[in-house]
Order: sequence, then C-alpha cells, then structure tokens
Amino acid sequence: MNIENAQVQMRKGILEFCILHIISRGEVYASDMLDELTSAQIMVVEGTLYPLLTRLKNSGWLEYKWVESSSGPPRKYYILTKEGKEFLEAMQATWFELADSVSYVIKRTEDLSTKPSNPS
Amino acid sequence: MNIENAQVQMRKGILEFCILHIISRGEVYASDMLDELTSAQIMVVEGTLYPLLTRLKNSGWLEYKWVESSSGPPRKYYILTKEGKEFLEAMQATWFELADSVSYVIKRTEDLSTKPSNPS
DNA sequence: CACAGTACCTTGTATCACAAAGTACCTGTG
DNA sequence: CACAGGTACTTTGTGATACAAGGTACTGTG
Repeated sequence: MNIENAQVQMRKGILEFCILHIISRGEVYASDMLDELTSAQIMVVEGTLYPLLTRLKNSGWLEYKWVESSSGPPRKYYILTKEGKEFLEAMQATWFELADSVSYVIKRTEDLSTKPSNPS
Repeated sequence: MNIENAQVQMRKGILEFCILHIISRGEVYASDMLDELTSAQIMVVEGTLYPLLTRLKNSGWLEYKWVESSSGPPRKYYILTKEGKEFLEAMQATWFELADSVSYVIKRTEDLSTKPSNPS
C-alpha cells in the first residue's frame, strides 16, 4: 500500500458526486466533464468516466441524447433525471456529514496534542 | 446502486485516514478506536476495522504490543511508526486537496445556477 | 465444567478506479 | 475511393476495499 493508492481510495464515491454536480448544471458530454474535473484538480481518465456514466444511467439518474457534432462523431449529451436530482441532494448531504466527521477527528487530534490529558 | 452504497463508497479511504489520526494521539486498541469513530458519526464494524489495522501494520505504518487486561483477554495496543506519521501527513494533505476540489465543484454549480451564462 | 463477556481473526461478496485495448465516426488529402 | 489523423464511446481484466457473517481464544463466576 502506498500514498498513490490511498489517494485513489479516498476519491472513490467523491468522483460520482462531482460528476452528478457537473451534469446538474446543464447538458454536457464526456469531454466537457473531463475539462471541468481537470479544472477542479480531479484527474480522471476515460476508462473511469465512461463506466461511471453507464452505471449512473442504469440507475435511472441520468438520461442522454445523441447530438451531431460539426467536427467528429456524434456525442452523448447527458442530463439529470428527477430521481437523479434527488440523489444528488442526498449525496451532497452525505458529503457534508462526512466532511464534518473528518473535521471532528482532525480537531480532536489537535486538541489532545496541545492539551494532553494523560501525559505519560 | 442506491444511496447507502454511495455513502459506503464515499467513505472509502477516509476511514483509513481517521484511524491513523486516532492512533497518532497515543496508544489505543480496537475498542477505543470504535468508540472514537462512533463519536465522530462514522459507523464501523469489527469486520472492517481489523483487516484495516492488519493492512496498515503490514505496510509498516503501525506497530502494536500486547497488553494484559484486568477484565478479559489481552489487547493489541497500536502506535504509529515514524513512517506512519509521515504517511498520515500525506493523507491529511490529500484530504484537504480533495475537500478543496469538491468545494470548487459545489461553488461552481451554485454560481452557474444564480447567473446562468446560457439561458436556453 | 458451563456460560457470558471481551477481543481478535477469517472467508466470501459486491463494488469501484484504472490501465489497456478495441470499435466506430468524421474530415481532409491525393 | 483508400488512407491517415483526430474524436468519441466501449469493453476487459486487475487490484483494492467495506461489510456481513461466522469463528477462535482468553477471563472470571458459580
């Protein structure tokens, strides 16, 4: 186990949440999402993104339509379904709860470092 | 896929980080960790915690010593190694970067909702 | 010895990110 | 038409992880 792998594990699930957020803004296709994620310093490759979109679609949270492109093959433009919007809200609540929990753990470590209750 | 599963995925890796944090405060054994995680609203079961501790030990980030208990079987008390402390710092940096990235995505969605650039 | 409580460990399942390779479409050149 | 280059979407296989469920082992009491 190394730090690279730990970073990968830490990002799991977060990626799904961020993708839903990006799609919630309006119709986008895969390359748009990759650009947005890169802007947010979240590196993703195609082999990760496409299966993720398929999973979200199969769960009923996304729909897509084919749109012709003036420069290349047609693109799948995704939008959130009604259920997808509800799921995004639940994911966001989960994220904030998780961030609170982690903040609590970090703060408690700091408190116990500055004021150790059992100095051996 | 459902919200429960999504929550599990979102917590992956975070758990490892929180465990390292708790151990960094001083010698603890498994039940101490479960109590701390429960306080932080992070539910964990034994079947998750023990394999995780074994992985961290095998990676060289933890050490343990057996300590007799006055009420029950002996306990494994864990402490961080020097490498473990360095790893924890790297994990914490990763956490803050991840939190920043997610905040960026959320904020960008909010900005685009209040000031849509392409109102169709 | 039977029993309850505590603590640690193992096996099997479902899920996920990623690398790598593949399929298919469009445009331009000769 | 043949071919090359770019774009876009898809599939397969690998390694890692959380969890449920069940198991092992130690201690004290009656």
